[in-house]
Amino acid sequence: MPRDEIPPGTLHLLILKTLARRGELHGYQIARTIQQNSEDVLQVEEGSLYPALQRMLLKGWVKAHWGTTDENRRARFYRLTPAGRKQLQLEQSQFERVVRAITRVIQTA
Amino acid sequence: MPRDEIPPGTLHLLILKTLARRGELHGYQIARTIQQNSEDVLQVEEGSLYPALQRMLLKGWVKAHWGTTDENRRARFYRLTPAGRKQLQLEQSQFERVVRAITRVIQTA
DNA sequence: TAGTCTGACATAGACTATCTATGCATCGAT
DNA sequence: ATCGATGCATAGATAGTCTATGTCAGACTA
Repeated sequence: MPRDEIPPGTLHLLILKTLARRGELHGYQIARTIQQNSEDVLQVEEGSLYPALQRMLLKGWVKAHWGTTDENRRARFYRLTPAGRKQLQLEQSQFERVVRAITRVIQTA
Repeated sequence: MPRDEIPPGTLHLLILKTLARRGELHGYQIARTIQQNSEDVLQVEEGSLYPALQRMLLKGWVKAHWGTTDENRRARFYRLTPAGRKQLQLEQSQFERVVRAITRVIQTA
């Protein structure tokens, strides 16, 4: 029951932000980058990552093209669209707003 | 899509914390207290609240008894059990841990 | 050259927990 | 007499995560 990590709704935000900072990345890189930046607290499962990327493609927040990695492997590279940037700002401010609200409830003595 | 408020998984925490501070409350009071303490950012829908309280009863985190309110209305009053207190600590530290992690990802320049 | 590990993508199904909508009932005030 | 606020409750829709599984290819090792 203790919904282990990555609260539903925040994965998009994490991906958007990672792409915004790093430019163009493929799926596997995105997952590992998030994991590293969170100091191994957040583990992005592949079964969550790829569906999320599909959703984001459909929404037009990211674009993708096939290419090859440094190690000569085939991979799909993603980058933000302008709509994705807008969405990032929206989701980030929503996240902060909600976290502040929850924190108020928790800390109100 | 923009999952409006109250991220899945945090409602229990909000309820537990509210009961821990206020002692004994009925459902409606819990909802309004959370809403007020969050400065109207978090809106606890009744369709979320009552199922959540049911779950918490089953888990043994709260106990309930029927009574009457100040305004002479029938209502069900809830209070924390010791197990509920433990759960509160657990969920609160998990929440803080995850939020810190997400914040790291978001803020990593 | 066979076998294993890791990188990389993808989907199906289970599960959890929220929201919407609806219903019922009572009290107090207009 | 009606209406708004109080108060509880459930059914169904929805969304998004996780688990499990499968595929394929390059790289390293025995």
